[in-house]
Order: sequence, then C-alpha cells, then structure tokens
Amino acid sequence: MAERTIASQSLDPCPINPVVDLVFSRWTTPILWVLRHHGRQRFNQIERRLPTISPKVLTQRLRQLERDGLVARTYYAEIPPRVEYEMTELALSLVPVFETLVDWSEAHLHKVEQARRAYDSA
Amino acid sequence: MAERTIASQSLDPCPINPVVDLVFSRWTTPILWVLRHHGRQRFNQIERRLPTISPKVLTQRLRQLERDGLVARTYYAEIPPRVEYEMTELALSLVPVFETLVDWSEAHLHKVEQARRAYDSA
DNA sequence: TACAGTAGGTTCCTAGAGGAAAGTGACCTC
DNA sequence: GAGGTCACTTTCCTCTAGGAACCTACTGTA
Repeated sequence: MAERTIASQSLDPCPINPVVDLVFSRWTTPILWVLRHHGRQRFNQIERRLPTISPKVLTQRLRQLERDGLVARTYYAEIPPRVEYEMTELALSLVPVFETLVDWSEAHLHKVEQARRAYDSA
Repeated sequence: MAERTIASQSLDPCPINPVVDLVFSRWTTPILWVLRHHGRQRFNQIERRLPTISPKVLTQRLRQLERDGLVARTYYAEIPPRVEYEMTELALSLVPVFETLVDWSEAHLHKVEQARRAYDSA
C-alpha cells in the first residue's frame, strides 16, 4: 500500500454511498420488490401489500422513486381517479443487484446469526 | 425490523430486507470500505479517514459490525492502548456485492441525475 | 507543569423521520 | 342523505439516531 499524504487521506469517499442512498433508503426495496413481482400496481394495491407503511410515507417514497427515474407514474383522470405505478427500465437494471443480495443472504446470513449468538453469549 | 416476523412474511416478502439492515445501515459501508482499501486500521485511523463521523457513533457502528461478524477487533493491552480492526472473511464475501453496486453506479447513476433534472424542470 | 496521544464512555440536546388520524373532492351506491 | 372509493394531503405527535462537548486512566514529551 502506497504512502499517502494526510490531505489525500480525508479525500477517500465510499463510492457506493450514492447508490446506497438511492436504492437502500427505507421502504424503497420493498416497494420495488412489490412492483417487480406483481407488475403495475395502483396506490392502494401497494399499500395493501405493505401493511405497515402509512399512506403519507408511501406517497413520499413513490414521489422520490419517480423523481429518481426508478418508478413511472401514470395518472388516469377518471372518477374516482386511478393511478398506476410500474418499474422503469432503469429500475429493472437493478434486478441483478437484488439477485446478488439474495444469493449472499442465502449463503451467508446464517453466519451472521451465529456471530450474534457467539457475541451475546460472551 | 422487529415487525418482520413470520406473519408479515406472506404479505411483505422482500427477502433482501435483512441484508439491507445489516450492510446498508448508516456508516457501515464507509467503514467497511476503509478497512477493505487500507487493511487493518486503528480507531483513530478510521476516524481520520471518515472526517464527519463522531467517536461515539464510530464506536457504536464498530461494535455492531463486530457483533454481526463483519469486523474483527484486536485489543493490545499496551500503554497507551492499541486496538486494531479488520474485515472478517464474512465481510470479504460481500466484496462482489459492493463491486456489483460500483458497476451499476458507473453504468446507470448518470441516468438518475438526468431523471431528477427532468422531473425538477417539469 | 502542561499537553498530546490512545480508545473510547457519558451526558445533554436537537433535527428529522415516520406513525396515527382526520380531511378532501368528485362521484356512485344504497 | 349517509356512506364508500380513490389517491392522496395535512396536522399533530413521538421516538430515536446522531452531533457536541466533556470525561476517563495512563504515559511520554517539551
């Protein structure tokens, strides 16, 4: 490992922080998961599939996902109004990321449980 | 996370939530990133590389990572005391996950910026 | 004598996320 | 005319993660 100056030490950002803020902030992965596995969904459909989310927070998250280009919102000016949400192509490009995480969970998550039990008993 | 019980699994089956809570909670990826790219590090070395973290929070995060089996802590009973932190094998198994995220960022993150500009100008 | 380095611990406090519950408006049903 | 549907919006409130500042014991150094 090469010598580094003090100045360069502080300039050492974690390059995955932006994508972590984007994809792994609260409720975003459950929402994307619902849209991925159930296709286009109306607001109340998503709400029913995520029983512990409040409508205020669901609205906030969907707006954020729409602004980030991960969710497409389609409004139908009917009475009563109808709104449908679906994943964009950009969000679909995240599917391999999610699959990597699922694979890691299946292979290694039990070791985390083991480590916690060992730590707590010591 | 406490509500993620058997009952909610049928309605809320996002299987990556546990690993998200584990790996992508605040400060954990920057800490792991520092350990990955600079090897074993002492407490103050990590602190200097993450200029905006407070010592209290750094202690909390390191304890949590140690409990989860992602970081190994070695204490040397010298005067003044010396403590070194390093990634465990379990944490090293996450490296492909991080690389997947880096790849996605390089390929797609600029589209998020575009989407935000388009949304904000509309 | 005074101070710095070491790895944190402790106390106090605040900003902000997020939950609960009620409201909105236009229409349809009973 | 009372209530339901839909997609939110608004208001109020609580909880907690996290920041700031200070403290610990011990020694080497100026």
